[in-house]
Amino acid sequence: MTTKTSERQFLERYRPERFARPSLTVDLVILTVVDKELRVLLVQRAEHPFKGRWALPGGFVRVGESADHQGEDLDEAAARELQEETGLSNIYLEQVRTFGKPGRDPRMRVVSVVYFALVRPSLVPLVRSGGDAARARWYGATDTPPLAFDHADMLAAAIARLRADLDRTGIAFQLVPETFTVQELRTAHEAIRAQALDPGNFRKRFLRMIDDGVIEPARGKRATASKPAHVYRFTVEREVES
Amino acid sequence: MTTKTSERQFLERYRPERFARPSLTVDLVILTVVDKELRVLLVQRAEHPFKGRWALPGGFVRVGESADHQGEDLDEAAARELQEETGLSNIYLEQVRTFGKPGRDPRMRVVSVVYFALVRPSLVPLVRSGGDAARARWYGATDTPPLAFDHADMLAAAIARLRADLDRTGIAFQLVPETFTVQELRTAHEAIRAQALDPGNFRKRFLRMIDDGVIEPARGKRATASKPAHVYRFTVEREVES
DNA sequence: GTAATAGTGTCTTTTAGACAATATTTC
DNA sequence: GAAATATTGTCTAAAAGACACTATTAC
Repeated sequence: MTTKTSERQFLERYRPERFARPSLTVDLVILTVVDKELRVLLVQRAEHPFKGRWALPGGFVRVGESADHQGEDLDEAAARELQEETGLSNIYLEQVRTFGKPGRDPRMRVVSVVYFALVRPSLVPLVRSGGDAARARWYGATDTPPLAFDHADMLAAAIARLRADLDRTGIAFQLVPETFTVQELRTAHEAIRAQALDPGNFRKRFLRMIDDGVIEPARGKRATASKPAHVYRFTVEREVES
Repeated sequence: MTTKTSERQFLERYRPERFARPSLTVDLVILTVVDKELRVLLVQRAEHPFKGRWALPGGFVRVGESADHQGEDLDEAAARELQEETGLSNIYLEQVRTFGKPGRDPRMRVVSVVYFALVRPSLVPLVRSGGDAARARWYGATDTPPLAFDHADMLAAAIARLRADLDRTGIAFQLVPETFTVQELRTAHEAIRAQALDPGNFRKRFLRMIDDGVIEPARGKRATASKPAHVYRFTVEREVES
């Protein structure tokens, strides 16, 4: 540890423009619920380092060189990467946290802003593998192969955030179809919490959300193997990336 | 918007090393509770841009140029800046969110990782103004002068995070002395929520935390203007920056 | 009819909140 | 004793959870 004085000297000796700058990336934790399970989209790295390992999709933020053209926003970079990797647009994205431990990329200092994306199950079949990565695959979110870099930490942080938001926000609505049954929403909650919920008790919470104007009945029913269920719609306008 | 193809060409034409890189800073939302009010430490800018305006303390992350010496961690940069600006060390710090909108600094592309710090009221008198900034002052967290850059957004995000964590974590323990009375903890909650809480009802929650082993009685009492109160201690080890 | 799921109801426990009452200390 | 705060207690309402029961549809 340097002393206070030398630190201040350091600061005064260097002009801001002369501080070394890190590379900046966004990494995406793309989540969905399929077969009552929370799943994450991973890509297999085609290049060193960690060649052949599975990793979160991501890429460099486009940074402009001049004061007038500074490049794209972080949210924009996340949406663009998502589009490039999956072909999907208009998907719920939320910033999780930024990872910047020195040495996390052996080549150079790379700071990465992590986002999670919530993909409705109905869109999953439309996902097509893009980008440079050789392959893309959905894995159980808590059952992945070893991940490249510090991507396991990123995944854990994204899931923790999702769980923390679950009972506080309407985030689960991003993981069901536009119109959904009580069971479908319950299944999303169960997948996120990795825990079964009582159907009767969950329905009570559901009805309360109707009373609160969060959910409203929609037209039609959902055909099942037995008694068809009513479908509902999320009332509040969703915040989606444009 | 470019097409998918040209975006891919873009990616392939550029080696990672050749992407432009942003400047990287940390900005600190340093909070405390004084006189039953949540307060934030602001510094007055001595340089352009926004010369003379009040701003959050912060500074550049030290980034190494080589693969072997990549510089300091983000958490480390936040702790160092806090030490430089206030003289305090061993303070609770938590990453909030990263701000990187192009144009947020008119000089160049600057991406800033925001942390909040929680300073126990007992430490407030020890805070001394450091760094380059001419002056530092505590302001009511919701009653600040106009702030430089996008610092008002940062402050709002930090307060929102603090409020969201309040009932979910033991974060309020960072804003009371090491041993504290029921009232002191209640006052911290009231300041964060900007709302009065019933003393009797709060005590019930407090007793429940004792049952849960979160809080334990400590030796001594707190002298007041009337009946002295018992003091307690947070049981769980605190996570503090080293 | 049978299987399967939708949907309703009951009971208990926990928690939040409003609010009254009592206890203990300083001055 | 008066003021001030600590501390306890009561009552109500909202919510979570366990669990039994009824209704409706596909087959």
